[in-house]
Amino acid sequence: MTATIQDVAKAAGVSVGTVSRAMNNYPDISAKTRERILEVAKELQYRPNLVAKSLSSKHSRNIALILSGFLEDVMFNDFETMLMKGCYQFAIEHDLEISMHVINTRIQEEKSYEQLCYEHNIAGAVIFGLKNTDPYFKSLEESRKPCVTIDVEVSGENVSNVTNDHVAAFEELTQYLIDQGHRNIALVCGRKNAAVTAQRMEGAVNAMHRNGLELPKEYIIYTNFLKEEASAGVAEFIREHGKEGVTAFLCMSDMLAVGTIEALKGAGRRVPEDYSVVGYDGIYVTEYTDPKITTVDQNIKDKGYEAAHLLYDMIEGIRPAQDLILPHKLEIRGSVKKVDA
Amino acid sequence: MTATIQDVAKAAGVSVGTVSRAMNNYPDISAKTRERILEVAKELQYRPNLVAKSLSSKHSRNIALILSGFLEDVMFNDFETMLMKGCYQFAIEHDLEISMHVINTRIQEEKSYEQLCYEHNIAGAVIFGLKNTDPYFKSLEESRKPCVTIDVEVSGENVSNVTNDHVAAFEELTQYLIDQGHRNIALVCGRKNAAVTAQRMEGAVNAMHRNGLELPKEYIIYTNFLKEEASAGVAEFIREHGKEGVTAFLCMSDMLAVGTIEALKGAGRRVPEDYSVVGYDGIYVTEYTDPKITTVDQNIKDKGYEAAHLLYDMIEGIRPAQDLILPHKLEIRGSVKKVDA
DNA sequence: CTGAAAGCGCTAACAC
DNA sequence: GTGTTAGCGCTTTCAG
Repeated sequence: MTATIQDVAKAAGVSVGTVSRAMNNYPDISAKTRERILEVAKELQYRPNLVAKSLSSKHSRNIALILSGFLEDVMFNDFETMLMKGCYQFAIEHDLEISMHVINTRIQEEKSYEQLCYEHNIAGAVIFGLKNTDPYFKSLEESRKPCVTIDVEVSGENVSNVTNDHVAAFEELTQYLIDQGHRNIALVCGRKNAAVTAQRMEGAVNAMHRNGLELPKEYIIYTNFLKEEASAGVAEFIREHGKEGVTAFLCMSDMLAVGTIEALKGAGRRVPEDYSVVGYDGIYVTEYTDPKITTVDQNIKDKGYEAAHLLYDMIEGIRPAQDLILPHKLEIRGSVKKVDA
Repeated sequence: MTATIQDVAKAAGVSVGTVSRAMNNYPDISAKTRERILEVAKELQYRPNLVAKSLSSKHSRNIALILSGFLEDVMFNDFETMLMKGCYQFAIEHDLEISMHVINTRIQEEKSYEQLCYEHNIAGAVIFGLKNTDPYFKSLEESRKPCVTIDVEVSGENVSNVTNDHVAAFEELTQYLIDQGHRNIALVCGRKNAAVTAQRMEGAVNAMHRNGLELPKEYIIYTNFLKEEASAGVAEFIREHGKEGVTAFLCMSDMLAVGTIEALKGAGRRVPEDYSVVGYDGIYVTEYTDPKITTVDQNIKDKGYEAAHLLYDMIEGIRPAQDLILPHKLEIRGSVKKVDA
C-alpha cells in the first residue's frame, strides 16, 4: 500500500506531529528536519490521505460546485461545462479541493445544503441551476455555510449571488434590434418562474417602450428554455402571424435562437434575409450555426471563476456576502439584417 | 452543528455500533431497535459524515471520473459533458459516490493513479483524455486499483477499456461517401499520436482500397483536433488543390467537420452542393450547423454509463478487466451530396 | 442481538 | 523545535 504519515515518521526518525508540521509548511520546525522529512517523504512517495486530513482538521480547503438538474436537462448544455471550467480553474490556481455534486429537487427535499456540506466536509459551494420553486431557494437563507448562487437572487446572510445585469443586457440587445430598424418583434421566452426570464422580459419591454413600441401578448412565445419548444412555437407563430409584419425574433437564450432559426428555415424562410434572430448567453454554438448568431456574451467561464473566487473570500472572511454583477458584451454576428424603419 | 452518530446513539439509548448497524441495513439487529433508531435519526436530521465513513470503512463506494486536459482544451467540449452525464447517471442509480478530478500531464508526473486514489479514498476511476505520451499510459499497466480508460488502449491486469470499433465505424463512414459517388476524398486528420487517429485512418484506407481508390499524401490535412486548424488547413487545401476534383472531406471529428465547413463557406463554396463533408463523434453541434452534419454517433453518454458500470463490476469482482466495444451508428444528415461516379 | 473498544490517517493542542 | 496524545465520526472486530 501507499505510505502513511507513520511510515514517514518512522523512516525519518521523528514523530508524526513533526512530519505533519513539515508537510504543511508550519513555521515552528527547523529547516533541516523539514528538509530531511520532505526527502524521506519523496522517497517513500508519500501522499497525505486527504480524507483523513479533512476529517481531522478544522478548517477545510474543500469547496464544491453543486449542479441542480444537470441530469434532467435533455438539452445541450455548454453552460454547465463552461461554469465548471471556471470553478476548477480557480480551485487549481489556489490549491483548493473542489468536488462536483449533482442534485435535483428531490435531493433538495431530502437533505439541506448544510447537511450536504457536512456529509462531504465542504466549506462552501457554488450553486447553479436552482429554480425559484426549489427547496433550497428558501432554505439557503438561513444557511450558516457560505454559498454563491449563479443567476438567481437568493437572500441570506451567507449567500452571495453572481449574475449579470440581465435587464440592462437584454435592453441593449433589444435596442440593437430596434436600431437596425425592427419595429415588430416577437419574443421567445424562457421558463416562466425563472428569475432570468422576468429580468430579460423587463429589459425587452423597457427598450421597446423607450422607443414608443409595444409588445403585443400574441407576440410572446413561451418555452421552458428548450430548443424544441422554440421550434414548435415559432413554427406555429409564423403560420398564424406570418403576414403581420414581424421582422425579428428576440430569444431569451442561444438555444432558443437555434430552435427559432431551425423553425424558420424549416418553413422556407431565410435568416437574416426574411427574419432576424438574436440569442442570449454566448455559448459556443452561436459561432457554429449558419448564420452565426448575434447574442449577448455572459462570459460564463469567467462567471464560474469569479463565483469560486467570491466563495473562497467569504470562507476566508476576506469579503462578505454580496451580489456580484459581471460585465456582459453584445456580440454582433450575422443573424440580424438592417431593415427600413 | 449537525447531529453525529453519537447524538443519535445517546438519544436512542443505544451504542454507536448499533446505530451504525441500523443505518447500514445490517442483518444482525432486531427490527424494532432498527426502527427506533431510524426514527430518532430522522428526528435529529442525522446524516452520516461520508468523510469519516470513507476513512474508517474498508470497502468504499467511491468512484471517480478523471479528466485529463479538461482545462487545457481551448476547444468546445461536449464530449466530456456527455461522458460525465453517463457516469453520474450510473453512480446515482447505484448509490455510489462519484467525484471528478481534473488532471493534466504535469499532475500525472507528480502523482501516480494509485496515489490519486489513495488521496481520495477512491475504489477506481473512469479515465478520459489520456494521450499515449502521458505518464499514466504506461504506469496504469501495473496499477492495483481498477480503472476504465475511454478510447485508449492501455494494457494492464486491472485496466479495462471502453471504446468503439473506430476502424469499422470509419470504414462505414468512408464507404458511405464512396457509395454516394465520391472518388477523390480529402482526409482531415486528428492528432498524430492519438490512438483514435490511427484507427480511423486505417478504416478510411481500408474502405478506399476495397473500392480501388487511393489516398494521396497531399490529400491528408493534419490537425490536433482543433476546429481552427481544420479551417486553416482546408482553406489552404482548396487554394492548392481546388481544381483537382476533390469532392468530399472526410473528417475525424465533428469539430473538424465544423471547421471544414466554415473554411469552405469562407471560400465561397457551398456544402454539400460543391463539396460534401462528414464528421465523426455524434456531438450535439452536428444538429445545429447548416447543413446538419452526417456523422457517426458514438452515443457518448452511453459510453460514460457503460464505463462506470464496468468499473463498478470490476471493483465488486463481478466482471474482470476487459475491452468493451460499444455499438456506433451512422447518422445520415444533410452534408453529403450524391455525385456521378 | 448489542455494547465496548480499537482503529482509519491525520491535525492540533499541550508538554518538555 | 519536537514528541505525545487526544480526538475527527465512523466501522468493525470481539465479547457476552
